[in-house]
Amino acid sequence: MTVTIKDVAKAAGVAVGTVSRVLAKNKTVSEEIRTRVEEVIQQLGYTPNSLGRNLRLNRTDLIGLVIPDITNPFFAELAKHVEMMASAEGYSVLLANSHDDPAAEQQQVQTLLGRLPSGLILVPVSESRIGDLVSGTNTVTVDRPLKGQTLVGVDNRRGGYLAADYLLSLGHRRLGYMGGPQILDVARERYEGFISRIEEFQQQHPSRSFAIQTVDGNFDYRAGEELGNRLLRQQHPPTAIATASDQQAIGLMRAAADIGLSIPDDLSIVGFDDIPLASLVLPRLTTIRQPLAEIARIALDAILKRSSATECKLEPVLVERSSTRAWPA
Amino acid sequence: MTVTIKDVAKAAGVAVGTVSRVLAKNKTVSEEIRTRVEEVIQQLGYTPNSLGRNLRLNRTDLIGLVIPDITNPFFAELAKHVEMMASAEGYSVLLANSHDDPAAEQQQVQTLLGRLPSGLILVPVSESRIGDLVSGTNTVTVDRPLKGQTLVGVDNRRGGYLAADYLLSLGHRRLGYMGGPQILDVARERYEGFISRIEEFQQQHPSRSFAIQTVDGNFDYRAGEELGNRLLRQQHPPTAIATASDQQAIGLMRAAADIGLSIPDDLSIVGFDDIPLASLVLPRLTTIRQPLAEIARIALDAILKRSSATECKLEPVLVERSSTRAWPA
DNA sequence: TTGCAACGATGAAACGTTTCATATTGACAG
DNA sequence: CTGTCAATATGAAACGTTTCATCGTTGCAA
Repeated sequence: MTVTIKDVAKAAGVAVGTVSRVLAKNKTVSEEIRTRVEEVIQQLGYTPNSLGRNLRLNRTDLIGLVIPDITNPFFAELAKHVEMMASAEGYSVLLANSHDDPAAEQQQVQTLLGRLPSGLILVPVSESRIGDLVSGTNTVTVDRPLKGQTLVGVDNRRGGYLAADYLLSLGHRRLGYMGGPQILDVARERYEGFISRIEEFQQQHPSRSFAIQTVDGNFDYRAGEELGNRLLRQQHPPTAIATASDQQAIGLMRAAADIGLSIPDDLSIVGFDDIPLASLVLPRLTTIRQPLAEIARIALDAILKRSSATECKLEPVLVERSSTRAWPA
Repeated sequence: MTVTIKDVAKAAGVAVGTVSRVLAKNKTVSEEIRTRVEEVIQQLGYTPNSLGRNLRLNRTDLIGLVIPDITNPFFAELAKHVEMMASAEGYSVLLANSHDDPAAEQQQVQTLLGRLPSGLILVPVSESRIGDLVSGTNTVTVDRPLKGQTLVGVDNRRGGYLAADYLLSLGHRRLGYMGGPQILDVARERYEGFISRIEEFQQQHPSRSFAIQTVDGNFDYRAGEELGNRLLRQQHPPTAIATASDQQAIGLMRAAADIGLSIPDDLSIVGFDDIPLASLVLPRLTTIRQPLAEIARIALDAILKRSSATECKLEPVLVERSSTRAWPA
């Protein structure tokens, strides 16, 4: 039998409510009784039962986190930041994977909501149909939008723009773009940003000869390798490629190595996200960094109602490493 | 105001207990009332409050998972499997990172236990001093031991043994071993297994010339690269190296590439774990696979009291890929 | 008719808290 | 001595369930 607040009260010869007030560090309790109760607590090894507490207060101090796949370094990083910050504030994190499957997502969100978390941080599946499920709940969406929910993420257009701008400034004129799944707004926006800078450039320099090729597919390593082969195994391959994820970029590196292209001498690559592996791969990957810690921070603040932002687009930043190089004119 | 079971009861004109029995799909309720109640539930959009339920039943259907770092692919994979299996059984996962810091670990375990999870799955920090904290709770330890708690993991000695055996069988006679932090039993055991096969071999072939060099450090990419440089930049470097983690192995690959060694022609490498990246890196990494899905399964079974194993060492398996090659005599 | 199973439904207790309206006390001013 | 006030402690209610002992009906056998 575990010891309850009632036992403490009896043992200390006080009322239950008094013990509660002692625990709450409330001022209105005499020094004498406070120490007596604290002794008894120590003695009996009493530890408050959170279930009773939760019921009474109608709160759980839980934060639900639903992501496509914890195995994806990007989401793992997100989870890490969310967990760190949440636990620093006394919250715990309920983790669930949706495996990019709408049905699984719905299921996961449903059971997580059933646990009455203080809030839900969600990276929705592309064709997510859980809009009404989460409507009315304290939900924040990260990375991908969901109608009616507040979104925090990077400015993807800007990210794509930065990548194009950088490659152009290096003198590259035969460009490739490796996009993510085009159902995802994230993927489309990055692409649009990339293209917009290109068009801008072409208008400024109408005479320049210019080429651009595009492919798209999943965000993962394997897709990067496949799409890379498509881009590289042809007559006049690009001299520089921007990708929609670091994982793609790393896959692309392999494809290039297979063909015998050396990076950055024969091919410049710029990734997206800046996952930990990006700075460890050889050559170190130039990439568009998503400020994940900041994203997590803002998402959490929104959940905890410290901010009332309804949408928050953060500035991505170009991280120059050694997978890119100027292209001689 | 959210709708409670009382509201449903009133609206359906029945007792609260009856509604409860309808929800429990108990047999002892007449068809007529069952449908009536179900209609009302539908109508009011009633959804049972788990807090009340938790208190009454004294159970949470939560599983605590405390790991060093979700960002580590190995633990991410573990977390994924645990989460999948747990949620398939109606449990949710509470995630916490210890960052390999004993103090943080203690803190995390404490708050997680405070939430009264049905069980705790723990990868303890090396100098963990939380033995008494978890003693008496339903805890299972994965990968690393904790006195008095049931452990499930791979047979690390066997893993090391397999690696050595394989490299010897390929004809390598100048071997290197890259170990993990020697405070960790895991790391020591792998090393011992490796060495034991070597000694065995030397006794069988006392005449053969033979060399073996050892270094150790952290499990991560960076350590792999550094240690790799130590092993490779010398007079007579090994022709084959076994590592204590795939991350180390991948770091080692980079070090080798830097030096201009080609894998597997100049150097064979065998990793440990078989993280997803192992089969994606070029060349694909030969490695000692940990059956993580099985580990997760068994840990969960132990937590859910379906098994009463007090220790469970699983058989690692050698996965042959293309980072290893026979060495000409 | 009586008795008695069998079945369904009821009401209340219990789970462990927190909080709020009271009650008790002592001190102190009038 | 009375009245007031502040300071503390008390007891009970409430949070939303589940369960268990109880009760009321029926139907049926004796």
